[in-house]
Amino acid sequence: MGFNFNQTKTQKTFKTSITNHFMKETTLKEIANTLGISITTVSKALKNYPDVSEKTRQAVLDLAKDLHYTPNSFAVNLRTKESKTIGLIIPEVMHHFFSNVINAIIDEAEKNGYLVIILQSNESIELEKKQVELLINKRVDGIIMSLSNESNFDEHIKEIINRKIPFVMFDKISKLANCSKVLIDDQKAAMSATQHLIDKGCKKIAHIRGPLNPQNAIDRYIGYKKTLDKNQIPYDPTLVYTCENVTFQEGLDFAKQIIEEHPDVDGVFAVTDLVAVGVLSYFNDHKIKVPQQVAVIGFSNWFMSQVLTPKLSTVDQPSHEMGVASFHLLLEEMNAHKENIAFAPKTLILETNIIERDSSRKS
Amino acid sequence: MGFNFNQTKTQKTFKTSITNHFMKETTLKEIANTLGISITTVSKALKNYPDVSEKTRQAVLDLAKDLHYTPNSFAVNLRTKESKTIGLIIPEVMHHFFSNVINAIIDEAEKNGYLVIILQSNESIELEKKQVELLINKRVDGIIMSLSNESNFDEHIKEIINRKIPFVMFDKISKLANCSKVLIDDQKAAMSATQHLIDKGCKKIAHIRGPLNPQNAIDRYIGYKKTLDKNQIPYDPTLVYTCENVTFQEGLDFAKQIIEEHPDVDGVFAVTDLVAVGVLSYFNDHKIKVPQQVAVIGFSNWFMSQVLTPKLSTVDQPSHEMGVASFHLLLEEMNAHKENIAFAPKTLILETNIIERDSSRKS
DNA sequence: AAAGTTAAAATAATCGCTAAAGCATTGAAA
DNA sequence: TTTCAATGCTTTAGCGATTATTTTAACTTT
Repeated sequence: MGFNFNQTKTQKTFKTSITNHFMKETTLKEIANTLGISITTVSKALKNYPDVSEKTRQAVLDLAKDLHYTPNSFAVNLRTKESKTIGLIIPEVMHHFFSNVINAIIDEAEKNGYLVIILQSNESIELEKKQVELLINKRVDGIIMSLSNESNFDEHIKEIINRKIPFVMFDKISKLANCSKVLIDDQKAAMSATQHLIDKGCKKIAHIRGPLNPQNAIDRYIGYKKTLDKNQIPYDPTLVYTCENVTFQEGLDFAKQIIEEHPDVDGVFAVTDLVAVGVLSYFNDHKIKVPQQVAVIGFSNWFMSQVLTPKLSTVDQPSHEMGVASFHLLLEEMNAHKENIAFAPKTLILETNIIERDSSRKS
Repeated sequence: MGFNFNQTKTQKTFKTSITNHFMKETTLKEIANTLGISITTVSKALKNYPDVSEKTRQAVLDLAKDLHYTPNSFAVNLRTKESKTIGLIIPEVMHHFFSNVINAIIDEAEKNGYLVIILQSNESIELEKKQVELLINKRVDGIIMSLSNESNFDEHIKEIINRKIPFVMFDKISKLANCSKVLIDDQKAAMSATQHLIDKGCKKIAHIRGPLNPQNAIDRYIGYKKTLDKNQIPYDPTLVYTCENVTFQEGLDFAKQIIEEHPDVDGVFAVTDLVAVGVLSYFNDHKIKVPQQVAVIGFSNWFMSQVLTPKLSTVDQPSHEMGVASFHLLLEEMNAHKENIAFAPKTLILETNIIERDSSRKS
């Protein structure tokens, strides 16, 4: 009867091994059958459980190696309920700041055994909602995100938090969201940048700000305004120009507009380097001397800004550190989540500092 | 007895519902139990199978919506043996060319229901091998890849092909690999670039080439050399400078070296824009007139190259199209693979063309 | 020699979903 | 009335791994 039983099992095995296009993947079952032991023992042997004899363990290890056994991650995911994959949503991959962050997150994640799925919102809240949904359905272990210009503490963000999915926001965050955050003090940084121009002797400073919605554009604008106040420079709203898409072209266009509307402007603080580079480009082409006539300072310390003539002064925004910090906060939360330990969201504010280069070196 | 049986099942269900930190995810079982129908029916209702009555279907749909049901992708993956996820390995995210490609691939993949896991090799073959292994273990449905400078048709590439994992290489490919490829005709493009300089009157052209191993650096170099031949310009090996890391700094350094070693050089063809920008930067700082004294042409049409003064002439490399094409080739192969249909690898060669800007506008 | 330990392996229950095959019920064709 | 076939569900059998629980065999102890 024992024999009969065995035979039945063997038949089953054959029946199951459907021939298809997939390269026959080695499974625990195959190893078990070959060695005439149970699947459990094979599993345990591979994971160094103590209750497997040295002899059996070796046999399993050897055969597993021979057959290039790799655990089926789909099955492991299902059992363990985690996929060692995180999701990252950013406005756009091609932006220098974000590529830096991506770079950091991918590397840091990998070092810690995680893979990263990247999605872009293209600054659209609709797309962003879709991306969040995709990641939730995918059941990633955690999500790192920088908001699009259109988003705030909207439904999709609440959904992530409600579902208790480990979640970190960086750079473009929503103040209302109760989750971990990694950011810089944009107001303070903008104050330093504006003060820098004033210290260099600028008396009439224009500000090319970012869109009206995102928090960091607001904060930079406030920083600019506060610093004028502090230095008893009257605030003139016509000196503030608002970008819609924060592009090189907008920098170019606003530079033209600034010079036409305020020929006596002697300083420009742009919300980000790309825009500042547009400004520089216009000034270059129109023989407006930088920094002699107009000093310019950007924001975020893009690699390219030190390559231009004149080299652009800027605020150093630690993109790489932001990526690393974001991942580590997420990791902490994912670990707590797994152990079913309550996790109190943390906010990390990273330091920035002014990098003085030619575009503001007046003295 | 039937009753007894049912009771047993119910108990089982309770026993299984372990209370843990995970938000109680709705399952088919839960819906089935609530409605008093079988799991299969629920599954079928949700997938619009014809053999479910309209009444039942509605009930299921409604409840599923109420409970925010989302299929457990881990289970679906295990059953269907696919994860609707592809892997992308590139040398580095931060490179402008690659961010463009990534951008295209992510968007295109998403439109077709796929998510993208991105990994970087950092130009190291060791890392690249590790990344490939990670993706294979992850059991992605397909892999898109651009080789690191150190890699060729090495073991890890063979492994992908042997395992019959749908696979597309782009840009930095290995000629020996029998897989789909998306690339440009680097030799031809380099010939056009060199010819362009010659047409502009250059007689002594230096070439800053890429590393010795990657195919596209080799091809661009050959294109350069062939074009000299064709124009009866003697080839002088001391006019060829070899980058190790293809950086801005190398452009800067080689520009210096070129001027020192060959003061009469009147043209420079750089393997990529970033290097060309380094060259321009050095020339700018040392009052070497571009293009009057030396004309410069780059490669790949980086966005920044039109922002500099002088604006850089370059070869337009269709990065976005490469991304789109790569994904679609992969998709074709993945579909064939799924249907167990043989798939013959395809090679796509995309068009390039010269973009003349100030840095070579001699006449 | 009976009872108690321990070591090593096997069984079974899941994870959540899919899909082939089976089984009632009902209306229509013969 | 009997037989067929459609309709609407359920059963059953996995996918490949993990892990709690049992079983078996071997070895001590007294």
